[in-house]
Amino acid sequence: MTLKTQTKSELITELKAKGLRLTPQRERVLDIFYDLPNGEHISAEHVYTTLKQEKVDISLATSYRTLKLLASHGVLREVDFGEDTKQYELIRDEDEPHHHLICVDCHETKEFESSVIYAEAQRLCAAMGAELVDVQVKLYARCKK
Amino acid sequence: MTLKTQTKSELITELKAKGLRLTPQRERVLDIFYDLPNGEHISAEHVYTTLKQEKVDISLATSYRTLKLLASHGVLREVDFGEDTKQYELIRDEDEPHHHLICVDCHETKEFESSVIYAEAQRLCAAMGAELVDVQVKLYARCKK
DNA sequence: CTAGTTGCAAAGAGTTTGCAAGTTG
DNA sequence: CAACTTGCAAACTCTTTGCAACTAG
Repeated sequence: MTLKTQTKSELITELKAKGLRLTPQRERVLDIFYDLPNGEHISAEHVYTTLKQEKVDISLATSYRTLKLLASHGVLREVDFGEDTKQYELIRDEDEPHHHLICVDCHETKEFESSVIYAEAQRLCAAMGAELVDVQVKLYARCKK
Repeated sequence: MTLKTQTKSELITELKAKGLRLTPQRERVLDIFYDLPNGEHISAEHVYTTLKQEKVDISLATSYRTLKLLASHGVLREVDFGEDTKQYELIRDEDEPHHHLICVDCHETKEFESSVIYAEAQRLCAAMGAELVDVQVKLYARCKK
């Protein structure tokens, strides 16, 4: 189910091979994620309003459907920050997931990686007799503002 | 805002000192969390139906309000697993939060601790110029079934 | 007493879905 | 052209809220 990340055109080829169609809406949605800084996450609503601004024909329903579809094919990852909306980000590297620092005051988020955490996750997982699929770490903290 | 965990009666004293009233509903909600195995998490709906079964008079609205209230006072922690409902768990030890292993197949969850991760979280947080408040780690994995 | 709390039902927010019309391969 | 996809609006689910009645301290 999960795909390794690749260029946009490789991805499209692979999705087509699965029987999915490349509609203008889907292509624009992919563009948005490829243009996003590494690790940044957005909501269906955000995708919708961004594309609307760019005069792309898309409905909110399609935005929701597309994100869900891409997530189920391993292109996007659904991440949760206890906000009221689901967030999605492009999966760029299956092997070392990045994590999030979330300010409890201003709600700003920042991405980071840590091979220490990843190694520990592997170890713990093995110790509990399970096979690691993904690690998500959230550091709730207070930034200096 | 945050309280150190303690016995139920100490907690009640402290909440009263903040001007909160101890209603039968709130006391029963606290009971539920104190009876829960360490680290287990439940939803407002679950609290409501559990108490209803025990013939306690409570409404779903009060269940939601109480959980939110207790969370805002540092008694409960809101945790998210990308399910459709918010989950809450009793905060038992502020210094070393426990984490969750979630099976991507059967959705069963398992709690664990790791001082390695905690230490790394502290270090990373300091490096990014923020003050650590809470760490939440989720290992998505496949259990052996 | 009186400020805090409850229950109810209605309102909200986010997300999903049925269906007819439109497109992709 | 057949299967897939879209847009729209209605439906749904989870959660919050206004308000009048009630109650803990």
